[in-house]
Amino acid sequence: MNIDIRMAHLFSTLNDDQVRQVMESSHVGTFKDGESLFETGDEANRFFLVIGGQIKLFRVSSNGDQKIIDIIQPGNTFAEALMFMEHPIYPVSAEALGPAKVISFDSRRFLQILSESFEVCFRIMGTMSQRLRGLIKEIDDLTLQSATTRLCAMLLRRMEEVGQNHFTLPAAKGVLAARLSMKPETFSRILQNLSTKKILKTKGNEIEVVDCDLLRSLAHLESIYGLEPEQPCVLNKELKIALK
Amino acid sequence: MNIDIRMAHLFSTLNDDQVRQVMESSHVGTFKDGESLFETGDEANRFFLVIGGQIKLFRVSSNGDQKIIDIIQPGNTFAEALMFMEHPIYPVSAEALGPAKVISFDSRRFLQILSESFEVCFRIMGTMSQRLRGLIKEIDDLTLQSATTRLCAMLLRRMEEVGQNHFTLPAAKGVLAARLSMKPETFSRILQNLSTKKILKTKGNEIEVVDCDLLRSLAHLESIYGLEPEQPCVLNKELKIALK
DNA sequence: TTTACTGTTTGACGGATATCAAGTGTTTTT
DNA sequence: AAAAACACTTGATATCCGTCAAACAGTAAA
Repeated sequence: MNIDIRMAHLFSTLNDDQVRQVMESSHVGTFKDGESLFETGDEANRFFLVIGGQIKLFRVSSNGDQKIIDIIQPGNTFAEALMFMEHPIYPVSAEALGPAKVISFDSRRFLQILSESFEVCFRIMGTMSQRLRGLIKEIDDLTLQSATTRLCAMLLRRMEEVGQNHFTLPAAKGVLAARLSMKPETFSRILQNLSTKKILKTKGNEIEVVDCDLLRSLAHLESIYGLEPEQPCVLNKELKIALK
Repeated sequence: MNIDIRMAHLFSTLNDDQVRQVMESSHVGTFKDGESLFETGDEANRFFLVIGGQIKLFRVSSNGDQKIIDIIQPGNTFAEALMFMEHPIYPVSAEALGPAKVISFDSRRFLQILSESFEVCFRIMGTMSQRLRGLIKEIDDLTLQSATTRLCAMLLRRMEEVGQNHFTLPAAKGVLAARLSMKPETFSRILQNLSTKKILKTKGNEIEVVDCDLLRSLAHLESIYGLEPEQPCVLNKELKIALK
């Protein structure tokens, strides 16, 4: 098997020798749907690169349901930030979403390489910086918005990603619901509501957005860059009516 | 004015020459209560060290209310992660909570120093790593927990911080409410409820915890390390009854 | 095909929290 | 000291969302 780990941003500036060093400590793992990579609280001396499938990062609450923190796509690394902690411990659990393939690396070994290359250092700092930004956005979504808003924002993001007003949901509805911190029932009801209001059409996991503008308003998508975070968005009241 | 910026973790390993370099680009600012340091979306080519008072980091939603992301205490730096982004833009707004004093530094200048010292690099990566962990914890609190749980956890944290079952709230109740993502009314009602149940006594901003164990149960403080994130916590039902 | 099994939908219901509105202090200003 | 401003409390009401339970569909297994 020949995988060039340089496809990952984190490794992209490594030279051949460094790649060899990193690979020495690497370990390829294949996981079935639902299989666990590690659990919250486990000692964290390895980090990961997804090369196939998806990996779900989540936390479990005391009442048993889980909040999905992130879904890692192929080509991306995760848990690499832990290597800078004294007693590294995974703050989340990870398991495969469908069959998945990952490579894991020894953190200590990679730290050695880091301590030889400023370029790699800066790269990892960049990655962490982006991740921080992502989490702040996440908190935003969770607190300042309703379930409907969150779902609409997700649909809109997906739509722009695909470039079509007709697309397939990127995962099972139950999984998406968890990702958006709501129950499957709620997820279902909101979709049905949007359907009734002629904002979109659904058929299984196929979504067709009909009233794109209204959807956008419902999501009131201020980006993370917060272009006009102030203006109180006059639409709010009208929208409440629009949704009966 | 003689401030040794080495009190900040981030700068702690700088030598005299490096400190001099950093200070060259620094700028001391004094802010009155509510005064703004920067807003969401502003270009971010400086980062900050709080040397007095508190700085509130927050985001404003379209309906006008704000979610407080963090309250930065003296001795701590913030916004330093942005310097690794191509087009650095503050993802949050910052303003003084009460009178405050901060030093700001030029990001580019600091990057130069970074590119000369692995030690400083590793230190900043450690800081970012901790911040990531903190944000994940934050998401946890926000999604997996009720308002009561969040408030209890906060009280408990404060109690352990002070080492006394009698302490003063670290900020105005309204501010704390925003920090915990709830309305001031809700905050007030929960405190009153805990009072009625003889769990604590309040007098203005003074809190005296009476039933420490019950408070702890209400907060069911699984730490971020998630020692037993699985076990469904038998207390839940009893506690519901305890709170009527 | 029949039978499970799992994921999704639908309905009835309840509870937690936001909203709106008014009232009470407390601090600041004049 | 009086007035104004602000922060907090309290009550009534609305609403969103979670819970529980049952029906339904699609898929895999027997």
